[in-house]
Amino acid sequence: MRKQRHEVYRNCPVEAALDIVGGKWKAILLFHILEGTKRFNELGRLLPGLTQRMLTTQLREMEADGVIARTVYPQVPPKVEYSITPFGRTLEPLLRELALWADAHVKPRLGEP
Amino acid sequence: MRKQRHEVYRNCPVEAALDIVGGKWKAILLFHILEGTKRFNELGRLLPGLTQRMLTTQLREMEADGVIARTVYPQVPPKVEYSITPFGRTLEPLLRELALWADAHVKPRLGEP
DNA sequence: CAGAATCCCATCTGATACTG
DNA sequence: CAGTATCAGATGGGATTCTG
Repeated sequence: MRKQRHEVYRNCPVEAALDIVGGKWKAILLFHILEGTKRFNELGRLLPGLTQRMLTTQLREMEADGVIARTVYPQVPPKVEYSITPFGRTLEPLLRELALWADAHVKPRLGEP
Repeated sequence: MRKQRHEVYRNCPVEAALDIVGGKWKAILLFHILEGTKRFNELGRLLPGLTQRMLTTQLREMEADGVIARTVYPQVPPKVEYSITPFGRTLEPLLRELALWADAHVKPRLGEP
């Protein structure tokens, strides 16, 4: 689903949107970050089953897409915070629609992790 | 992104939603089918660059997900029509939100194919 | 017309181990 | 704490050829 950053735009805009939200963990990560700034391991704890490697790459891609911001506090031990950007905020209606649909039509099995 | 039909539900519902809409061509195919029943090659003509193989697999998956219906007319030459199901219709608000966001925020490059 | 069958490679993801 | 590095397996998507 992810391509070289500009192949994305060569196709239709809808595809670019899915590219931003469609990653394996991106939507769920965004839900959490939309609620408030989160630290790296905090996100990790929220998503059991998500490896550090995946967490890193998904966050990095979203940062590159400009939907989240990464703030490093130069201290020991290190502290890094991830927050939503104004651009990321524009995804809120879409994400809400996504959650609405999911809750209404997929629910049968489990609640949100 | 696609897994064994029940691994999907083991995770969160949002993931299942993305699984239905997130395929490379699914969203765009759904937009077209939502507008009205379409034949196989008709869809193919609407999406230049989409191979028959991809068209087939994406349609089959969406059929399995219950969002579209496949109707075969037993005649020569064959005629197969794809239409939206009531369940598929429930995706309309989400798809609309998707298109809205995409048009508003990705537009810079190209119009919809 | 509407596909099925193969082949094949580029990613994506996951598991594991190591580090400033 | 917040990553990086490496490796291996699974998946996705495309090209091509064949057919009822």
